[in-house]
Amino acid sequence: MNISTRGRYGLRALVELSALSREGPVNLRDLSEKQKMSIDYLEQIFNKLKKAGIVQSIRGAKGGYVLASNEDEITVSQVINALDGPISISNCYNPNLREKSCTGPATCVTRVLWKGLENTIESMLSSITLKDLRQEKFDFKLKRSRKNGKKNLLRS
Amino acid sequence: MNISTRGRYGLRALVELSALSREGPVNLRDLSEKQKMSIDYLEQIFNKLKKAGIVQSIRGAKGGYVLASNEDEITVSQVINALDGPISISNCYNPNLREKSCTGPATCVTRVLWKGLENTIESMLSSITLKDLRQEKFDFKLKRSRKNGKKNLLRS
DNA sequence: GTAATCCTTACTAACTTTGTCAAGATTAAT
DNA sequence: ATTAATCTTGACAAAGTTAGTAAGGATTAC
Repeated sequence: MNISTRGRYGLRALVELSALSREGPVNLRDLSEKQKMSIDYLEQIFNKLKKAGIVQSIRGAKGGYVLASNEDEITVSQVINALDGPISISNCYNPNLREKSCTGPATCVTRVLWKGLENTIESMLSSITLKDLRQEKFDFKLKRSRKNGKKNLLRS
Repeated sequence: MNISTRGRYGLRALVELSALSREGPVNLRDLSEKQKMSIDYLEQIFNKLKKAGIVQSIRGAKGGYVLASNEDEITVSQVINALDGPISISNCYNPNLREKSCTGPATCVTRVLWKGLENTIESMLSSITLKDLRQEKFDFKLKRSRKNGKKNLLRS
């Protein structure tokens, strides 16, 4: 999988931006000072966020960035997608990589597992918005059902 | 995060082993042929699985590996842990890495998110066993509750 | 004793991540 | 118009990780 610093930094910066940008555009220098990130790196990140339509930029002096939509309409999933690409646990069927391809979708049982896990993560991250984060109001619970009805204790 | 080929190969090999090892120990050459993996790589993998107490080895001619416990007592989580280390999405507080540490647990909101995600993944993976995989009988459902009561549509 | 197996360690090429750097383009304020 | 503040773009490099190969050794069944 791939939630890298780029994704995480970007998300943090956006939460900060979400809190600050009522007053108008926020420039990267301020963000970088508040969040202790390098401006250069933030520039890369906001470039991607802009291309993904998550923020808007205002150029020139007194410029900066604002959210392109409401803070409760921007999900963590969108942000991570923009910065790190789609969440993917197993790309064992991509013939371009060094990784030997597995025995194929029809016979490789574990593919179903990884795909299910990807979907679950995606669901979780799509359900949490910048506003949730800013207000620290979010929460997830997992309910599992197993066909054989057996239960395992969940570890730590 | 880090579910790598090592983890995935290992899991696949274990499911295969689980199916075959009723008859006695299974050697790596057979496993490697069945699953199209290199023996050398499998050796690395099974070494770790052995150290983690997931398989037992029988040395010498006619030797091989068997599961160290019942197939329904070995979880995916254990396997991934043994091969790839603990699941960790954000290690932004590890001072050894180049990654700049975030503003700290007390103030960095997104940490809570990543920690929650880690826990959820861990729970899911702890609840699925080799037997589930072998029989392809597993399934997960996610139930979310949000304190503000608002709902987002889940995107594909 | 020999062949089949596991055991251990070392290594390396490919790839990814995490930034840094430098030279622009645009705009507000004066 | 000039200047300073900002975003824009693309190149690059050091650090780190992953995926796999290789080689030789130890143990055991026969």
